[in-house]
Amino acid sequence: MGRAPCCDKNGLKKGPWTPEEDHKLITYIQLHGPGNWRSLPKDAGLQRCGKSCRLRWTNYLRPDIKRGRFSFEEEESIIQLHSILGNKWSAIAARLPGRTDNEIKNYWNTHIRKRLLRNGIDPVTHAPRLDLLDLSSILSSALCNPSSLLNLSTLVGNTQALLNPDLLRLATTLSSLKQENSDLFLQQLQENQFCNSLLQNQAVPALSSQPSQFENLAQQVPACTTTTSTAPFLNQTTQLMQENVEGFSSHPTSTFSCQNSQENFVPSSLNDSLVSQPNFYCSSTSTNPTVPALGEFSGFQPVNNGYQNFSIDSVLSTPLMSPDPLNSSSTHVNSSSTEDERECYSSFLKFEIPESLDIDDFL
DNA sequence: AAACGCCGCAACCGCCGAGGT
DNA sequence: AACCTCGGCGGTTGCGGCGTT
Repeated sequence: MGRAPCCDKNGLKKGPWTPEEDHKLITYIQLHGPGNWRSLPKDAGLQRCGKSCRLRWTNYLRPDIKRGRFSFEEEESIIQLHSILGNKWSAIAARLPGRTDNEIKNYWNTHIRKRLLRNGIDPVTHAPRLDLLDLSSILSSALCNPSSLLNLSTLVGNTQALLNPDLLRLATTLSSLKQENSDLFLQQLQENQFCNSLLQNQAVPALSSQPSQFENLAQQVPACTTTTSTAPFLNQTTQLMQENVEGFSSHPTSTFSCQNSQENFVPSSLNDSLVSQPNFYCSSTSTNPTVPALGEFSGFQPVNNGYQNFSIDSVLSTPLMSPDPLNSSSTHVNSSSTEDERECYSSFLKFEIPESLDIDDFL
């Protein structure tokens, strides 16, 4: 019944492969081809488990494996594919010729994942870290909606460990002011243009796409709050909010700052037809030929469930993401690119995190 | 120069689905 | 139908190299 065991694990070698073992394995496979891993070690004269031989071949010895650092295009593809496929490394590797799932997995865990985290992007969902990003919309909501069910104090308490201390202090101050003198505070807010502007512009969405509007908004605040003690704090809040969105607004495709504050959670950059279809990910914005066309992902569901509000465009290729075509043919990072350049390249994912914020706390 | 810590990557581990017996 | 192995996959580990103190 059944097959014989794959191999007797007793007496089989483990650990790093020697050049002699590699040579034996290569020679055998060149003669007989890969496969039948069960009998291969014995036939090839290797004291290894068949599984170990298969891994050594598929991950290292295969002649079509591309060695060396990942290019911009490859990294771009990995990010795109991961946003669609999740940790399906083999599926990602299948779309990156010459790269193994193990290699991609390692590269993701050691480079891309850390960079995304550093830039405030959740590497699992590919969405911006809401705990870092969304305070601006929280504040605007709390300030402009007196009947809001949002309890700012509770919120501040709950997020105390996560937020930038400066923002946290402002939020706390605003909360106390709101409680202490809520009538006057809200009256002043409602009477001035601050809230009107926020409402008209939907506050944060406008910030990312039209920073000048936010600058105007910031200028309006002192004029409309000079009679209250909240003015300095609103100014500070506005400034901090502005700082937090500058990173977004510096690039036209950085749309995900909008979605978190829009009530309908529909990315402004996605039209209705795309939103209605789950397979909208691989848009024509992809500039990388290794990235499959839209239809190839039919059947895949977004991995960022719960983050449908997140604009996929922001993780897909953009003109900024792709390097200049003139340079893209030799964009291997080890030779011509540095981590700084990659930081620049990945700035499309970046929103400003204050230097004082220890990102390690979020890892 | 030695000790220490960090990082990257090759390799292993354990699980699962498919398929053979 | 039940049992078993194979092949594949994702997660994890451990070692060697490198940089810092």
